[in-house]
This record gives sequence, C-alpha cells and structure tokens, in this order.
Amino acid sequence: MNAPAPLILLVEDEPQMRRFLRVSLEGSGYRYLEAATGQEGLALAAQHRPEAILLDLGLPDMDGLDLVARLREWSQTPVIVISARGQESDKVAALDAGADDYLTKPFGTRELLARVRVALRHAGPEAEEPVFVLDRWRVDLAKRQVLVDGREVHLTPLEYSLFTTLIRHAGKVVTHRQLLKEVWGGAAGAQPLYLRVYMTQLRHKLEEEPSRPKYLQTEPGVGYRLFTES
Amino acid sequence: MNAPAPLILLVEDEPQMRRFLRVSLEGSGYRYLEAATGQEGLALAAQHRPEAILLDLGLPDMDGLDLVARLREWSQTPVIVISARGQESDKVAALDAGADDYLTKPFGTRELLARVRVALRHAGPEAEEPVFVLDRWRVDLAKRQVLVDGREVHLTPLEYSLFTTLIRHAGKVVTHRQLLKEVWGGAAGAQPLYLRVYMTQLRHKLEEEPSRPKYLQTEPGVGYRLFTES
DNA sequence: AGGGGGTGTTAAGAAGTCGTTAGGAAATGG
DNA sequence: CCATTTCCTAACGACTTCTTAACACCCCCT
Repeated sequence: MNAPAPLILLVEDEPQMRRFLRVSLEGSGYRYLEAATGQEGLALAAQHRPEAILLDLGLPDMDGLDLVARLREWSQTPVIVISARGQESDKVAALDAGADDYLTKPFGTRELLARVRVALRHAGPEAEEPVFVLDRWRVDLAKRQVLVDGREVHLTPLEYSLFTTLIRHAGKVVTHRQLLKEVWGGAAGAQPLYLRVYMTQLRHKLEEEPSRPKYLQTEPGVGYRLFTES
Repeated sequence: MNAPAPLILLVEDEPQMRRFLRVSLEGSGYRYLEAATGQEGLALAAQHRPEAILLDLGLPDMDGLDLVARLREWSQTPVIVISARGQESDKVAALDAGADDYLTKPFGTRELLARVRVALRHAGPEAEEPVFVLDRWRVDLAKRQVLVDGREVHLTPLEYSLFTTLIRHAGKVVTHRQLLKEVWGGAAGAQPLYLRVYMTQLRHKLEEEPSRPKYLQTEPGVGYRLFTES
C-alpha cells in the first residue's frame, strides 16, 4: 500500500554539517546514506540508487563538479549542491555540470527540505503497478480491481480485504487468528465462523468449481492458504 | 535537424524587471512570451505551451501561488519563481505549491540563465495534449472546459475539482478520505455526505442515465472511481 | 457404525451506506 | 447593495454489506 520512504544520499565530509543534514532528513522520515568522500559517494550511488543526492562541494578527495559529471554518465538522479561559496560563477559551474539545485550556506532546514521535495518530485513517478496474477486471476492492488478471465468481479470490502491478505502471504498458510486480526482488526468479536462464510463467498466468486477449490484451500485445523502452483 | 529555440514565458508586471529578463533571454537566443498579469500568463501558457516559465510573485490580479496551482492542474512545465521576498517561508510555500526553483532579487543574469538551463533540462519530452477524452466526454484541463457530445456542460468549482480528481486517478478507486482531502482541502469538517451530493450532481450533468452510472461508479464502503474500460 | 469436531452452505434480519431532493446559508459578481 | 450562483445540511427511502443462525457435510476416531 505505502511505498518505502525515499532514499537520499549525503556526500559531506564535515561532521558538523553531516549531523545537521542527517537530523533534518531523518526528522522528515527519509531514509539516508552517508559518504564522506567523493569516491565513496559514487560507489554508494551506484550500489543503492538513491532517489536524490545532497552534495557538499569541497570534498577532500575529488572536485565536486567532477563527481556530478561522473554521476551523470549513467544516472539522472537529482543532485542538490550545497556550498559555502556563493559566487555566481560557482553556481553556474555547478548547475551546468549537471546539478539540479544550488544552496548556499547558511540555509534553513525548511528550505532544504522543500528543495528536496522538488528534487524528488522530478525524480519522476516511477510507480510500477503492483499487480498480482495467478492463472485466470488478475488483481490490480492499485485500482482495487479483480478480474477473472478478464471479466471484472466485484468484491465487498471484507471479501477484498480477506483476499488480499491471502495474496500478501501467497503460498503460505495463514492461521485463523491471523486472518481475523488482519481483516477484522485486532478488536474482539471476530469469530472463526466469519472466515467460513467469506471463504465460501470468495470461492463462489473466484473459483471455477467452488466446492472443489483449486486455489483458495483449507488447511484443516490451522487456517487457509492461497495455493500458487509449484 | 536543429530544433527551434526553447520558448520561455515571462509573467512579470514591473516594466523594468521585464526589460532586464527580456534582454537576458534574448541574448541567449531563447524565444519568449510576455504577460503582465496572472490571467494573461495562464492563457499564454495554455495557448503556446512554453518550455519554461519565469514567474514574478506579486502580480496585480492574482496570487502567484494560485497561478502555479492552476497551472499544475494540467501542465508540468517548469516554473522558476522570482521574488523580492527572501523569507524562508515564502520559498517553501512557492516550492510546495509546485514551483521548481526560487530566485530572490537581486540576482545575476548568469545565475538566472544557468537555472533556466536546468529547468529546460528537466522539461521532459513533448507533453501531450492536456485533454482527457472518454467516450462522449472531453475535458480540456487547461481551459477548464467539459464537453459532453460536443456540448459544453457547466460545472461548479467543487464539481470540477471532484471530477478532475477522479480523472487524475482514472480507473483507480479513490477513497472517500482521499477525495475529501484533495477536493475540500486537508482541513476538518469535510463529510462523506458532501461526496454523495456532488456525485449525484456530477452524474446528472455527465451521465446518460444518472441513476445507472456507467463511468462515475460507486465502490460501496470504499469510495468512487472513474471507470475506464479495463 | 455411530459420534464429534471442524468445515461448507444458505438465507434472513440487522446494520450501515448511498442516492436523491430541497431549502436555506454563504459566497460571488455586477 | 442586490441578484445570482454555489455550497452546506437534513431527511428518508433504497440498496448493499455484515452478522448471525441453522443445518448439511466430511473425515477421523473409537
């Protein structure tokens, strides 16, 4: 349902500034990586494919602009340059080297985060649709749509929730207790009887022979499972 | 072989600043358009599809942030905001409203041009017509115009917002919560009842058989969706 | 062969949600 | 300032979904 938090790479050698950036990003729920040198930064970028890069110029081992140029050989990841130098020529050089933004120290946390959001917005909506396909079934989790043989089948909220819970644990047995908890919520009152009723309904809507289920299988005394061949 | 020079739209009411920007852009070989008001700016943007927009806040007729929001309803064209106000909160507000960069006056020509180059770099491959077509419906997002069988149908602001929200998520189920948030704004007080009333109105204005909607479908207990045949 | 636990099936009432209408409040535009 | 449009709210019938109960079934065990 919810995508993981965007990953951001910090390339910064100064411990103090690094701490500041780390706290800012962490407080906003981003995942982050750190590199203290240009080499390390490039390696981490290649290895983890962050969704944005914060780059402080003035690294010990290589020129920041070279880093951007090297990165741009294979990646379009947005780069926000951070620098103490506010000269116009510095900004122009960095932006023309391939950086996407240029922030001059000192700057505020809120502006930094706003510019990070812009960068992430640019990173593009690379949202591949989570679609579960099994034999004649096609379940589009994003659209909340279930197709059987290309024909749409309507599921009620509980039916859909039960079905997607089984899909999430496809192939594995899910216990009665776990199903009741995930579908009906931890609250009390949920009875194993519900499962039998709704499994029946699901089978009638989805299985070819509801009385001889091929995929929505019972694991007697334990729970149910969605059988995925082999 | 060689594409025409990128087209840039200036939205600026101050004659002096306009002259400065014009000279800067012209000297770099860009084509440009000028607008002195927000209304004119929106119209020109819709008509000529510039590849980037330079927007001065503090226009006479409308708030600059509203202009960005209106533009973002149908276009992803990069917007560089220019402002005399350097407050961090101003920058954050503009960037979060959809702007891509924020320049505080005074600024140098070379930095401006460098940031324009960044913006043009971002400007992706040819945006398609900002028109949504489905069966007998034709919605021009730029003109805010809805046609049914070629006949214009008038929608109130809320109706239009609700409709375009469904269009933006065409095919997907949009939950009550999400619709209320996107159409009525995150603020409190929005009730699911609103949705029922406005969906009824939309169906009467847009559907052939309002009581048997073909496209504006209800997903009981979950939300609504704009049905686009699989 | 006869229980008995767990399971499948069906149906009907209860609970909740939705569609529709209309009228008054609020905002808009001249 | 008034006319018009738009928005909010309440009420109620119609519909969908959920819960619950009753009963049939099947396999295993003694």
